[in-house]
Order: sequence, then C-alpha cells, then structure tokens
Amino acid sequence: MTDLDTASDAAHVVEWRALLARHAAASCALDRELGERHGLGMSEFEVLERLWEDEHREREAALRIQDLACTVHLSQSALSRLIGRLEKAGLVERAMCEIDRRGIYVQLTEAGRTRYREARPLHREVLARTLTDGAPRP
Amino acid sequence: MTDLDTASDAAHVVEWRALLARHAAASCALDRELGERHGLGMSEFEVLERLWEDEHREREAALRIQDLACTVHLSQSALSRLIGRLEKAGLVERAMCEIDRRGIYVQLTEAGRTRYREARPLHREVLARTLTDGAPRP
DNA sequence: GGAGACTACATGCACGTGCATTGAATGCAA
DNA sequence: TTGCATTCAATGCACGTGCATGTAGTCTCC
Repeated sequence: MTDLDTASDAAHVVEWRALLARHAAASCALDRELGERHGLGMSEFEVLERLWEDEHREREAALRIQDLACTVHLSQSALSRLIGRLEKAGLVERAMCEIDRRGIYVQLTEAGRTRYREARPLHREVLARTLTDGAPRP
Repeated sequence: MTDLDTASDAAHVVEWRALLARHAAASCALDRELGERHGLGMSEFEVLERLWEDEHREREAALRIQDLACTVHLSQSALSRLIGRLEKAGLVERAMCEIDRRGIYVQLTEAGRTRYREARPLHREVLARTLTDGAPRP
C-alpha cells in the first residue's frame, strides 16, 4: 500500500483491507441484530446452522465438538464453552458417544431447531445487506 | 445454504463462509507471527501502518484517535487502549492538539517507524501466503 | 456571558477468546 | 497384561473488546 511495496503486495493489501471492511460490517451487524432479536451471537448461529445442516444429511447425524471447531474457525476451548452456553439455553444437548468415550456428540434440541428457523431469515437479510452494499469502494 | 434458501441467499452464504475462512486464516496467522517475531498484534500493526501512511502524505500529519477507529474497524474504547499499549511500548506518542483540546493527536516515534519497517515484510509475506492459498475451496 | 446540548477521549465492567494444562479414554508396543 | 504416547474435551488464566459511563472541552442560542 506504499511505493515500497511490489505491485502484488500492494494488491494483497488492497484485497486485505476490503476483506477486513466486509468482515467487520457483516459480523458486527450479525452479532448485534441476531443478539438483540434472537439472543444469539454470530458464532452461536453458525454452530446451530452446521448442526441443522448435519441433521439434514442422510448420515447418522451427531457431530463431535472438534468437527465443529474447524468449520466455525474457533478454538477447541472456545467451542467447548460455546456449546456450554447453547446447552444451558436448551438449544443443544451433549450426548456421550459410545464408540469413543472421549468424544461428545452435539445435537440440536427441538428448541434449537425452532430458534434456528426463526433466526435464519434475519441472518440472510443481514448478509444480503452487508455483503452487497458493503462491497463498493468507499 | 439449504434448499429453503433462495438462490441469492445461498450465494451470499457461500460468499460469507469464504470470507470467514479467509479472514480467519489471515488474521490468525498475522496475529501469531507478528506477535512472535515483532511483538505486535494485527490491529497494532494496522494502526502503525495508518500512522506511517499519514506521515507520508503531504498533510500536516497527526491523526486523532477517532480517525483511526473507523479505518481499523475498532471501537473508540478499544482504540484508546490500543494506543495506550503502543505508547507504553514507546512506539507512538499522544500529543495535545491545541486547536481542540479534547482531541488527541497520535504520532509515530522513531522507534515506531523502525518497528513498522521491520514488521512490514512479514506482514506482506503472510498476506501473500494466506490470501492466495487460502482461496481454493476446501 | 451563561445554560445546555454535544463531542473527544478515558475507564469500570462483563464477556468471549486463545493458550496452556488437566483428566479421561484410546491405541500401540513390548 | 503393563506402560507410554496420543487424542478429546473441560478448565484456569490472561487479555483484548464492546458497552455504558465519566470527565473535560467546545458549540449554539438566548
């Protein structure tokens, strides 16, 4: 982003700043609006969504915590606590996994499914708003 | 991201997840590597860079805290503390702004300029690495 | 000039996050 | 079998962040 940068470095910096701007706009709006109207943070919603999608795959369902961690870009410890919060709110439940008793399966409860369905339209709306009009160069 | 979504919603979700992935990859790497090798967080570096760029504009230099806040996508309070950290590290200094005695000008010290120059190559390298090979769909 | 609205920055506080560690369960090798 | 390295999840801890508030300075309109 200066005359000292190579052309490709400069391009990367431009791209990076655009990425930061879009990410900040979207994640801020998601956090605030999902929080106010559905009591969910951005990551909470993201986790509910993964669980919901998993249920709708023909597989036996039931994801382990670490499976979620990578798709949500959160550390294992953060995810452990996030699941704890969702569980306390009654939106998910932990289930002992008999195959490997170290692992823990996380599943949506009926309340969790409902909450997700309620929140999804707002999530999509915020995305549509922030990803499209956040794009133009200021 | 499901059959319940409209086509454009689905497209937004795909874009959003890609954005999250790229952001996570880059910001993680930046934070870790800049931290280990230069004692700077991602946002710290970003602030130093804005200050450095500002010095190299022909304007009278000297940014106020709030000017930085928007370009760095941080709250005013977060930025106030970040400046505090940088100041304690001797990389920037606060200067009373005589025109408006509420405002505070933030300027790089010589140590700050040096630190920025040292860290920039790594910053560009991490960006090049994470923005290009972070792009392909997993 | 003085009262009140407003702005810029700092700070108390609560909270979510990552790192390092712990405890439990598993797998492998001798 | 016993012993050791590995893996999964939970937890103690420190830290950065946002929100709400406090404090000081400025602006406006009378």
